[in-house]
Amino acid sequence: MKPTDTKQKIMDTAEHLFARDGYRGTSLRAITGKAGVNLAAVNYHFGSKTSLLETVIRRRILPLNQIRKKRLEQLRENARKKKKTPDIKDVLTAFIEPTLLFMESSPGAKNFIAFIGRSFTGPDDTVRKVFMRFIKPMFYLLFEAACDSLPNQPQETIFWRLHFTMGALFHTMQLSGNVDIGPKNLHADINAKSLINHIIPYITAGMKAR
Amino acid sequence: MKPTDTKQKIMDTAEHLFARDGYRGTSLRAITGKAGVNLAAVNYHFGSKTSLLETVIRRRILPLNQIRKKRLEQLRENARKKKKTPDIKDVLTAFIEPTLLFMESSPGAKNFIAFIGRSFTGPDDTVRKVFMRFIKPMFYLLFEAACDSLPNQPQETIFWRLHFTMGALFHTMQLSGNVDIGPKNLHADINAKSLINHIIPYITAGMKAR
DNA sequence: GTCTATAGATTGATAGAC
DNA sequence: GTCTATCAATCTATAGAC
Repeated sequence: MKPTDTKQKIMDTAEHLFARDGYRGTSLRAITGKAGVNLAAVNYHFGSKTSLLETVIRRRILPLNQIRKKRLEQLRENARKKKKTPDIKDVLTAFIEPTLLFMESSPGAKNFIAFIGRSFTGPDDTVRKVFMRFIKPMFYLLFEAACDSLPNQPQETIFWRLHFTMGALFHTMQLSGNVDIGPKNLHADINAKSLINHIIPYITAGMKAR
Repeated sequence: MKPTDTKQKIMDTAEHLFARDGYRGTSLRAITGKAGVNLAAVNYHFGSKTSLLETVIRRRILPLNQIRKKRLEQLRENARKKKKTPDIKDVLTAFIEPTLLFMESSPGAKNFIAFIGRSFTGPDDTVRKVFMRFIKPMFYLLFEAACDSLPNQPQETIFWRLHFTMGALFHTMQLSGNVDIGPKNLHADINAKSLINHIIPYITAGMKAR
C-alpha cells in the first residue's frame, strides 16, 4: 500500500465517521479500524486528532468557498454593469446552489456536507472553531450582497433573516450523507436538485417578507 | 442540605452544562463539581447519566408541549367555529411563541431551550432519541394544522417548508441560554419578544411562497 | 443520604523494534 | 512507514464505611 493510500483512507473514513457520530463520538481506533490501517498511522501522518480534523475540513472547504466566492462576485459584477441591484433570489442561489450541488460531486463530499450542517450548530468548540474560521468570511460576502439586493430593509433585519436562512440550510445539509441520520427515512429522495428547488422559494420569500 | 436540594442542584447544573458542552462533552464529575455535590450522588438519585438526561428533558418539555398543544387545538377549534381555515401565521405563532417565550420563564429554561436547539441537529443518538420521542407528536400536530391552513399546497411542499422552519427555529434557539455560544456576541439583545418579531414574518412568508 | 476509594473500560498519544 | 505494546488520563458506575 502506498503511503498516500493510507493517508487518503484515513481522511475518507474520518470524514464519514465524523459526519455520522460527531468528532467527539469518533475515536481514532474506530477510524483506523474501519480504514484497515494501524492506529499509530494517524499520529504519524497527521500529528494529532485535531490536526486530522482540520485537514479533513480544509480539503473540501477551500474549493467550495472558491466557487461560492466566484459566483457571488460574478453576480455583483453583472448587476453593476446593468446598473441594477442584484436580485435577492440570485444572491441566495449563488451561495446555496454550489453548497448543495457539491454533495453530489463525490460520495465523500456528501458526508462532508452533512458534517458541516451538524457541526455548525454543535456544542463542540474544537469543530466549530475550525469551521467558523473558514465560513465566516463567506457569510460576510453573502451579507454584503444581500444588503445590496434589499436596500430598503434595515441591516439588522437582513442579518436576522440570513441567520434563519443558515438555520434552514444547515438543518437541510445534515440530511445528506450516506449516513443513517434520524428522520432521513421520511425523505425518500434526497438529491441536490430537489433540495434546491424546495429551499430557494422558501428562503427567497422569507428574505423579502413584508 | 435537604435531599431535594441535591437532586435539584444536579438537574439544574446538568441542564446548564449539557446546553454549553453537549451531553457527551459533560462528565458527571463536571456536573457534581460545579453543583458542589458528591460524584456518587448522581447515580444514587438518578441511576445513570442517561437517566439524568431523560429527567432533565422531561421536566421541561412536558409542560411546554402541553401549552403548544393547547394553543394549536384552540386555534383549530376557533377556525372550525367560524368555518374558516386557520391563518398559517397564527398556526406558526401558536407553535413558536410558547417555545421562545418559555425561555424567559426561568434562567434554567433558557439553557434548556438552547439545549433543544443544539440537540435536535446533533450527532448524539442518545440525546436525539430522547428529544425525538417528545417532539415528534408535536410536529405532526403542527403539520396537520399547516395543511389545513394551506389547502392549495401539496403536502410534500408543506413538509419541506416546515422542515426549513424547524431549522431556522432550532438555529435560533441555540442562541439563547446564559452560555457563551459562538456568534452570540453579534446579537446584542437576545430576548424572546425580539426573536419572535423577527422570525414570524420570515417563516410565514416562506410557508406561503409562490 | 453522603462520602471515599476504586473497579473496569476507553481514550489520545508515544516509544521503540523492524 | 508500519507495527506492537503501553502510558497516562479520563470516563461511568459501584461497593462499602459512616
